[in-house]
Amino acid sequence: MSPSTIQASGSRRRSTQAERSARTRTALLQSAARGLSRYGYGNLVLEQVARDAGYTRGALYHQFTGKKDLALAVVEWVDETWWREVGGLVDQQPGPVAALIALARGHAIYCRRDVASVAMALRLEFSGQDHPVGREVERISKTLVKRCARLINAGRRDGSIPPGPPAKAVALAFVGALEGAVIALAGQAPHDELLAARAAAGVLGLDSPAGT
Amino acid sequence: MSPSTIQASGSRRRSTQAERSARTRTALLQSAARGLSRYGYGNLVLEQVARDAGYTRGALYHQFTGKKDLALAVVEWVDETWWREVGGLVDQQPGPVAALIALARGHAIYCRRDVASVAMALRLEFSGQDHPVGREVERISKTLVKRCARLINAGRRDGSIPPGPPAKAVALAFVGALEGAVIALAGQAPHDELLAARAAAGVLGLDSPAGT
DNA sequence: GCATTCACGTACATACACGTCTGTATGCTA
DNA sequence: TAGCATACAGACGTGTATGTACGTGAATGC
Repeated sequence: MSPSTIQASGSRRRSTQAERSARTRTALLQSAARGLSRYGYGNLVLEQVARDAGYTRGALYHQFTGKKDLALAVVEWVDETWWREVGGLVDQQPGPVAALIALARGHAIYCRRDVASVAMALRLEFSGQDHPVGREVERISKTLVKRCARLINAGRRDGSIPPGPPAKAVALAFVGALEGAVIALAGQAPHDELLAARAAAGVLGLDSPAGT
Repeated sequence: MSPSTIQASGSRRRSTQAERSARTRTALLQSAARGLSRYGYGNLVLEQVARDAGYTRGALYHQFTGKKDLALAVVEWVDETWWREVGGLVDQQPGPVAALIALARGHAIYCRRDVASVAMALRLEFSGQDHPVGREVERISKTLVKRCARLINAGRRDGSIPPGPPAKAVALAFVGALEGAVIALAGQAPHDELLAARAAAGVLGLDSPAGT
């Protein structure tokens, strides 16, 4: 954060202070992500988050301004890693159908870690509320749904996806079914990947995918 | 509850006391069901539940022994109505595939009311916990999954469902995808029904259903 | 080398919600 | 109609979790 990350090139003196801070911050973030995924926002107890990370609430309140800020940071962090790990995979697919199926498979694999259901848990918890965390989650979710809707429209234009309900509704169901299936399977490799792909293909109105 | 439901056959004197009690009880149940679906168990505020039903916490604590008891009653009530409205529909289908698709469509329709996501919300909230409400929800969920697994096995035996991952995993994904899709669509009739059926068929490995 | 800043721990204040208790009005019974 | 039971409202006490203020030791800058 502060502009004190400057490090003289020749010196080997490690910036222990900054490193230390960064380590605790990521430890707290991971712990909070697990906690949010497991218990949701309201049930999340900050003392337990800190303990699980090996610190106390003092450290937490030093790194984050409060619970809200912590949750927002977690959401942002999860979103970032998701786009890096899954979104990238989607981009390098030849067509919209391949992209959507890759998204499903990638999401299943991404969710094998314990941070799986943080998005759906928070979205459910804040649905129809005005909490800033809920708004952020909603915003991220909308972005994903919109992207899926665009892919669906593209697939329909080139004939690879059959017609059906409005692309927006299909995209909503696509994301919902995908998340639901993956959460229900709770990282039961290797079936999670195939079943996620099946659910995704099904929502799109495609025939059962040949693979595996 | 009490054995005072006795009513002299000839007498027309309506048991207004019992009726009144029953009305408030169901009003509180409905309000609590909405609340649980919206906010989950931990975030559910009993005063708001009572207010939404037109009463105060006094009435609530008169009808139920506490929050836990209220939640259990809601879960039982939702489960009961679900089996009556959806489960019955499933039973009268000719084959396992028809039964599973009917289940999907029926669930979508059932969830058009605001009690949609009470099951998934509570399951998420209590996943990996030891709360009695969580145990009950888990038990109910397992029952449904087992039933789906049996239908899947039956369908595989008669060839109407292609092979794939273990029936148990498929059933888990089936229920999960179904719930996820329906919640995401949030009762957007009429597409919810079709898309639920599509997701269901997809998980089973069936080709896209012809209907609509 | 010393003052300062930073990372973190500890102790306190506050808020919120659950559960309990007591009060009151309305229906039931004799 | 008198007396009791029931349905419900309101007030109180308590536990718990958040946020804040303060204290400590180590690292950094002069």
